[in-house]
Amino acid sequence: VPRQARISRDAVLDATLSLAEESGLEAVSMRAVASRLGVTPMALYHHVHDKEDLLDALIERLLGELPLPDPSLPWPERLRALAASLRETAGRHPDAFLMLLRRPATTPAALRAREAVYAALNDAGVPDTLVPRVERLLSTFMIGFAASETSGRFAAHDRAVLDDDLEWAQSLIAHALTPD
Amino acid sequence: VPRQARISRDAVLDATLSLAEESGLEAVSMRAVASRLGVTPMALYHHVHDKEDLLDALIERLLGELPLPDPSLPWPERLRALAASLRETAGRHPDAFLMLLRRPATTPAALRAREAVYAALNDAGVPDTLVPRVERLLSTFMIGFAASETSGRFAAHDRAVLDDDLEWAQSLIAHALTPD
DNA sequence: ACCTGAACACCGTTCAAGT
DNA sequence: ACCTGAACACCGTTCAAGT
Repeated sequence: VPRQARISRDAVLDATLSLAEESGLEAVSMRAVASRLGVTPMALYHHVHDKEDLLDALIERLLGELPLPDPSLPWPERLRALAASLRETAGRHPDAFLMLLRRPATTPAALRAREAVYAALNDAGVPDTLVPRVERLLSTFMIGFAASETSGRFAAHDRAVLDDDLEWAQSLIAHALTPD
Repeated sequence: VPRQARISRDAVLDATLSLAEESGLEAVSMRAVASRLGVTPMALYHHVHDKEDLLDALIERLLGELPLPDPSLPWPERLRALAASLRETAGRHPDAFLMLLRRPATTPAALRAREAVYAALNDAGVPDTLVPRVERLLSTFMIGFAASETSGRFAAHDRAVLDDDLEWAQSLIAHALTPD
């Protein structure tokens, strides 16, 4: 029987996530993650292809843990809840969140989040052929906003101003999506 | 008289920009920039505080070179031209463009671009008190879209689809901004 | 199959020294 | 004032070796 592995891909990702949350993404090095696991840096390469693979997996996990809204809520509230989730996640992991823009929105975790938006747009009565387009535009704005807020672009603005910005935008969006 | 400096801050930025354009931002190291200038890495520290300062200056320069639309154009066309400029700049410098989200939108170059949007929104008849808010939302969307396209998030989508996405969004925006 | 030790080719940055 | 050489404390990654 093969001896028990001391670490696993999941353990590597757990260590990476907690290190990133405590000390920021810049503190995430192969060597730092390994030392947190009490293992040699080279041991990681049995569970992760390289550092880029590690960071990709980190983002996928982050997106997979994004809290999705209760499907029984009215669709405008579901969109609001999604935006709030994104802001919260971005706040905990600013640098990793920014990297969301670098990964194709075709991964399982991205699909999962997208389906929630699709469902809301469906309930709003958006024509089927338009749903993917509206989802792309909506998620682009939501991600861009959360990233601007937590990465520093909106550093000069109070939280209250940004709350109002988003509230204003969301009302406009809800209005635009509501069939007359 | 002090001997002529061999390099200058501008020369450092020029070298950084061309290196980033040719080989990507990941190829930009203090040592690589220095070697492109035929100088020792330590020489750069007389013109740049550290690497972060160098990258900040790079982004500032990129944004400062963003082509602004002819003020005599109708405002909807000016907004369209701005979006096109952003997409083009993002395409030439995907990684640096992403870092735009990390810098406060209060630098001279950011102000310059913002004023162009303010002018368009003014001409659209947006109330003065609402102009900064609408600008923040609009630029967030435009930057987010350009970044998604050039950094990989929209890698699965054809350019034509993205063109249509943006055109659709711009029509919606122009309509929303036009007083009834 | 999984982990290690040693090594390689890089980094950013400091410091004291030269001119 | 500006540039250099040497050094320090890091990186990611490969390879051959151990169990």
